[in-house]
Amino acid sequence: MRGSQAPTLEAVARAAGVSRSTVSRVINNLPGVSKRAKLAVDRAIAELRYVPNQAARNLVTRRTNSIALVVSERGDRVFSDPFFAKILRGVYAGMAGSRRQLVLLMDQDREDGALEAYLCGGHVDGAVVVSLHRGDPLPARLVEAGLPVVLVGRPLADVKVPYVDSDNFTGAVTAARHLVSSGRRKIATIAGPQDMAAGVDRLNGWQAGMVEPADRIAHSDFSVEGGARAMAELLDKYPDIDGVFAAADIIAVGALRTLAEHGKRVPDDIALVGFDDSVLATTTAPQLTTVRQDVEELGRTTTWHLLAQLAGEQVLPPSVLLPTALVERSST
Amino acid sequence: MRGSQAPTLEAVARAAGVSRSTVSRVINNLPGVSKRAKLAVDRAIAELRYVPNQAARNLVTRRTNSIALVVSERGDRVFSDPFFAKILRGVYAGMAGSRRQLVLLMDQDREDGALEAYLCGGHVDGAVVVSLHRGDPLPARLVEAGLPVVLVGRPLADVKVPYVDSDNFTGAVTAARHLVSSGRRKIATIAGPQDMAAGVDRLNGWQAGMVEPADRIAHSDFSVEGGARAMAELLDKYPDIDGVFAAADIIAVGALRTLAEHGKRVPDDIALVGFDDSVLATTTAPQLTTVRQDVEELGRTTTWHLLAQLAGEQVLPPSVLLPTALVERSST
DNA sequence: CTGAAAGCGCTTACAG
DNA sequence: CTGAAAGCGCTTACAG
Repeated sequence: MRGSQAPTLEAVARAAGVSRSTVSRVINNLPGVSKRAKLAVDRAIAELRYVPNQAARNLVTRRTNSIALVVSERGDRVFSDPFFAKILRGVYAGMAGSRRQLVLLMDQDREDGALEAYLCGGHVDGAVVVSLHRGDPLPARLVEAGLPVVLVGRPLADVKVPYVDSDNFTGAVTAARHLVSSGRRKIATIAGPQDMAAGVDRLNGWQAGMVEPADRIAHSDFSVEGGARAMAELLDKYPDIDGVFAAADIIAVGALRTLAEHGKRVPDDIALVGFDDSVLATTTAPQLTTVRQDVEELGRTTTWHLLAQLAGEQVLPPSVLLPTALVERSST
Repeated sequence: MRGSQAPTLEAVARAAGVSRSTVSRVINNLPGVSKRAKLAVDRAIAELRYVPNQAARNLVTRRTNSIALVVSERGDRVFSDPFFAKILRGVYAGMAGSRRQLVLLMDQDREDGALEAYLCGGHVDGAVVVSLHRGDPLPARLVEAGLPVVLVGRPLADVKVPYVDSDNFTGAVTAARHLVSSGRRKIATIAGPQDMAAGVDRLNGWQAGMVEPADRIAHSDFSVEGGARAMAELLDKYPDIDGVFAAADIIAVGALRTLAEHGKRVPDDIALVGFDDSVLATTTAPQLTTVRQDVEELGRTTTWHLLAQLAGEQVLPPSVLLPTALVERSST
């Protein structure tokens, strides 16, 4: 990189007329440097446009000043769901001022064990792992290898890894109660993937919020197509439903499409509640009533948690649950 | 990282009964190692769960095995526009198999010069820079510092930096011709930001594709709100328009909202063409006729270009233009 | 407050 | 085909 003769610490020391130790102290803001020496060093650094070699630093300090964001999901899903964009934004915001860099890792690196090798190989100081599925051994392995890890989203397995999640359960309860209290009587749900806590918790919450038996259930992944399909399934099995809780806005978008195709009016014939309050919720017609979760905050809090861990803080809560809230729009 | 006693090359050498040099040769797949030695080394590596220390490697090879994706844009825009998600996906896909990692850098690091220092400080082997605005000195500086760089999107300044872009001009020509040939006579455009090539080229293309004087223009940034505002402006200044080319789907979404508020039917009263063919185009009602650009391919091609440069390939085209195409839906 | 020296864990000529 | 040795550019006790 940068020509062949990037200036070294040595060069700065010579130019400033001090030792390498002193230059190092100035660079790292260590105490015990005379004003005079510091001045000379600062000047030399500016003059030579000196930038410390990170590799040399990492080698000796055994830190990398970077953390990984591991998205345990296939690329096509990652990038079609606004959820990940917001997580990324939150993580990035959470790192601001930490002087650390973000390395992005995705599922495609997992095939040959490259991802685990990388993470355990001392290339990053810690990791935020998002979108974990049931039975994934990754977090346990990372922790075992001594890597500080914080998860976005509750893990379904009983692993001792701290996590930050939205209160999906309570959010779903609220959604169900909203449908009930607005007079809907035949309420169904399109549940999300049951191999993820978000899917499980929202289904449980919906059931807990219902008064009648809550057994009108169709399943979907977090995608428009899945939502469209699941909605068709519901209409087929329960032609008289008048309310639906979709476990994600992206699912609700698909459901809306199917409802339109079947000539069902929303909310007149069927009320629809989503989950997320993503950008999607306001681009649909009608705009979606939905359960708001602050996904960016989720990413930010998770990152803070990790950074605090790296800073050696001890009294960290083992996990954090962020509040959710109903946002009423035109679909109910 | 990883406990305190990660095994080193030295340990592997001892365990295998060979020298460090030989172990290094095996690890790096260099020729000139006997089958016997290689076997012993491989076994020792597996036994000790040895993972090479990247910092030490970087220090001596002067390579980092990572490249940067620099998004020269404020976070709030980056993460609300599907464009960046697709770019990221493309870049990531383009890196597959390169054994390199992706470091994400955003505008927030620019304030104190940290971003430039990082990039020029030998922390990455090269950079993909996206969303450049007019007059940004960054690419020139990076190139000057000897860092291989490829831009996503044509730079407006006359810098000698390779780039990959969609053929925005031709796409916009097609959009204008489509409106004209479908019988619209009072056609307007909502132009994108004129400090970016995408905005400039699409405006020029629209004008080139028109037959009558093309002067019904409102300006917007790439946002829903901007599009809504610009559409209101157009309706106010040119109440008789019957066709609009919006320079991006996200702008068209805002325009649709305003049109609905004003009781204008699409496409009956006013035909609307977007640009991008993003997910937004199919979640609106009516679905958008739009100009498709393959943003993921844009990211992928840019990354290939960079990797080829890093691999020392000489006959690289200085820039690449990817095709665009009209996708007809219900808004025209 | 300052400097000489050791050492972080690799790769790479060089000699055999 | 193999190994001894130098060196990459830093930080960090240690001695003064």
